[in-house]
Amino acid sequence: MSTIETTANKANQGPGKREQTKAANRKAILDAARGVFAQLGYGATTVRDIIRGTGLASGTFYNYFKSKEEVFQALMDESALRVRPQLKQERLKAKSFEEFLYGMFSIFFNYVVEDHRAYEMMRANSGQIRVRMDTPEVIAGFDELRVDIDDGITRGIVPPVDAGYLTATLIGMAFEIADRMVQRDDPDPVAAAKFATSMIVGGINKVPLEK
Amino acid sequence: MSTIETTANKANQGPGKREQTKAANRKAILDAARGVFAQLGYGATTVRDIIRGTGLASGTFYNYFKSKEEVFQALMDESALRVRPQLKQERLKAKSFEEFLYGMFSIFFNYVVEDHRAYEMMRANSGQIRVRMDTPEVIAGFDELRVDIDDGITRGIVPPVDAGYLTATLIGMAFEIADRMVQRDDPDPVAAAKFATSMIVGGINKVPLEK
Amino acid sequence: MSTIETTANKANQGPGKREQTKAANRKAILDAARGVFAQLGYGATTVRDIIRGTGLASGTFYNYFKSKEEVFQALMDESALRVRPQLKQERLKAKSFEEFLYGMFSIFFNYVVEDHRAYEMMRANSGQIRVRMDTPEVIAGFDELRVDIDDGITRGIVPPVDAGYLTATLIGMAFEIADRMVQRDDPDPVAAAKFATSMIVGGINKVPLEK
Amino acid sequence: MSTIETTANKANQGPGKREQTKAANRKAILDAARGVFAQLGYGATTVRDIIRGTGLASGTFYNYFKSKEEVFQALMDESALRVRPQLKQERLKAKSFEEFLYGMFSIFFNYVVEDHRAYEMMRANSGQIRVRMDTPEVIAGFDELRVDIDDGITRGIVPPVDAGYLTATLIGMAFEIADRMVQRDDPDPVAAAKFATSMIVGGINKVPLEK
DNA sequence: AATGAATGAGCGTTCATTCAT
DNA sequence: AATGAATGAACGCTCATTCAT
Repeated sequence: MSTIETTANKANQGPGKREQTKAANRKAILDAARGVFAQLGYGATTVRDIIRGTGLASGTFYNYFKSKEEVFQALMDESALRVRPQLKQERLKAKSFEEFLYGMFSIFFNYVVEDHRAYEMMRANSGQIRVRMDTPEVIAGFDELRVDIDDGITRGIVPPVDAGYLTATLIGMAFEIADRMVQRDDPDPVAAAKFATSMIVGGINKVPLEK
Repeated sequence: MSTIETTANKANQGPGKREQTKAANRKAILDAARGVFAQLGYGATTVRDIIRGTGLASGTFYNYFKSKEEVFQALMDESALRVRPQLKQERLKAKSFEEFLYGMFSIFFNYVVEDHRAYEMMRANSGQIRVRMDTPEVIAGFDELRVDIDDGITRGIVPPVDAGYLTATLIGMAFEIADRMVQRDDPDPVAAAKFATSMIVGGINKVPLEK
Repeated sequence: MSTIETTANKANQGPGKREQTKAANRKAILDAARGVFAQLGYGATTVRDIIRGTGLASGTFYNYFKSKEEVFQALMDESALRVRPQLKQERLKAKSFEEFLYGMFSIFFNYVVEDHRAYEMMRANSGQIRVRMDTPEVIAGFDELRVDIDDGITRGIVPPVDAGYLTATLIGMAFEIADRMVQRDDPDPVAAAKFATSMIVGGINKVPLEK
Repeated sequence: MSTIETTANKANQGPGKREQTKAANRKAILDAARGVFAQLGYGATTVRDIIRGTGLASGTFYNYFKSKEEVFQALMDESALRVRPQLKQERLKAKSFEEFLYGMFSIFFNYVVEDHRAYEMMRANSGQIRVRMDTPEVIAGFDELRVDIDDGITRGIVPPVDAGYLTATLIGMAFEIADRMVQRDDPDPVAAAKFATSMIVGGINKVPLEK
């Protein structure tokens, strides 16, 4: 009897307590993992490091993720999922290739500045060796870009250049410029996006000059 | 008499058997390491994986290198040392910024095609995660590039754009385009170098079109 | 209602199965360690020797002790903790220096005979070399003895001799005589205690003669 | 012919050069070992530590000693061999048991003060645990003592007490008092010998009092 | 006899994962 | 579902000893 009452109370609280704690635990793990990965880098991070950051027991980790790799991917995907819809919307509303590019770069550089922490995770320093990592969701995001470029070429908006290399160029620039940007004292995503866009559109001679 | 001669000869005989095996062992370790790093990625590679790839005993590894990191750096430096002098020479003989760029990209893309194995090492797939690693020698190479660009700007050969972002652009493009290139059936470093150069020089509208 | 009771009972139920196994494992490790240390000596004993002596997995050792040294000290402390209270009580009830000495030696020699195994641990034969080891608890025991002697001198019960050398004499005799005693066919702690006591009290001429 | 001449030259130099270097190497190893054992303790010392202290190659060690244990014993025996003849002489000239004891203790305590280094080796500190080691030669020295005591009893010079326990008493006192003595600011072997002798001869009441 | 690289067993320890509670 | 102790493979590394030179 008392048991039923207790359950009823729980039921009134909105979503079942079970579901609530489950979500909370998942979040706790992800939050802890984000911090630890950023601090130690993927390779050096252990599952124990992650759970230590939550109040949970080590075994509990495995109720939520199958492995260290899985959390890491969940984390990356989370980032990508946040950015991808923005990118998609931007693409849809772009009226020219230049606008399209500028929109892309803006979103990415803004994301990098805002979500510094997650970004650092992709650029962890273990010892002397700088490492950069790309996960499937990130790669999927790039693939979308590729599709859009192909599409743009078909529709005559983008000149019919080597689409693979163009995608590569955009991605390479995006990551590498982002890296420099965040190391500067006062990161300016607008300037970065302008630089990148004008480089693609008109080459070095069209790039805004340094004041 | 003959004894004296023999002794004399001995002294001049070139490397003794000891030195020969030492050199051979060092090479064996480096070769094995190159393969394993390329296959498993730096993080996932263990010292034991490397020695397993040679016929040597586990302890022998430590006669040649203090750690996994040390072999890795030896390997990277080896590559960088091979490429950097070429790059330097190219820089010296370049008469315009365009020539300079084309020379750089050519050398790099040719290196990637020729020394596939070493390049893969810098771009290992460990599990699902793509990784790029930069060692001190590689970073030093980047710094040289940066210095050259600054120099070019001073001398009026390169437009006075944001030199950091320009360097980032060149490096990002080089790696990312190289990646696509080696995945193609018939990698063409000349085409890649032309693409990259013309993108920088005149932007997308000056890039050679697909046939 | 009944639920509440059950829960309450549970809380008071005594050690759960978990606690039981934990205690059992700890004991297993200590027992194994005692045996191995006695057999091989401290220096030659490895953590693996110890765990091999239990049915446990190698990693499990580290759930209980951080190192070989830590088990060893736990073992020594265990012994010392068993003997020290007895010694203390004896000290308190002793009415003369002779009684005090006799009490001390009795307890020690009895302990050695009874707890042969633990004593051997302090006097291990590793190879040809006989070794004696003193841990902090043991040393603390010695210090107590020293304090008592100083105290006895102050109170006029013990002649004002060099207290450090007197302590040294008692300790040296105790260990060395114990060694001989346990090698004899029928160890007689009473005889040993009488010998030691009378040697201290009256010198060789007061020592009971051999029959 | 020339060979003979060469040999002759060497022969004039005293012992053959071979024998000379052999002896020198042996000495070098022993000297190095003495220092290292004293510094690191027996357990922590490696063969490499020892040879590092000589100019020799690691393999050469094994031309002189079969193992680490063997050097250690050689070292201990060397000490014992230095002391034993002195003890023997003392024994022979002693006219009473008291003289005999005093002679023994004097020699031992003097040896300890003089040869601090070697003595520390027997009392190495590894971590928290004090260790004392006795080697066969040392034990042999003690056995001689035992024989002398038996002999003294037979000849009526020593009271017919338990000879084993008496020997144990002498040894225990000797080592333990020596230990305290060397820790004092100004070690006084004469005082220590007087203390020990009078303790044995007349018990605590005959021991010289502290000034 | 001397050398010093090679050997490989073994060490202490970590850690992802399992599983009884 | 949560717990956290148990597991044992694997790791990096050391070192006594061997052996080709």
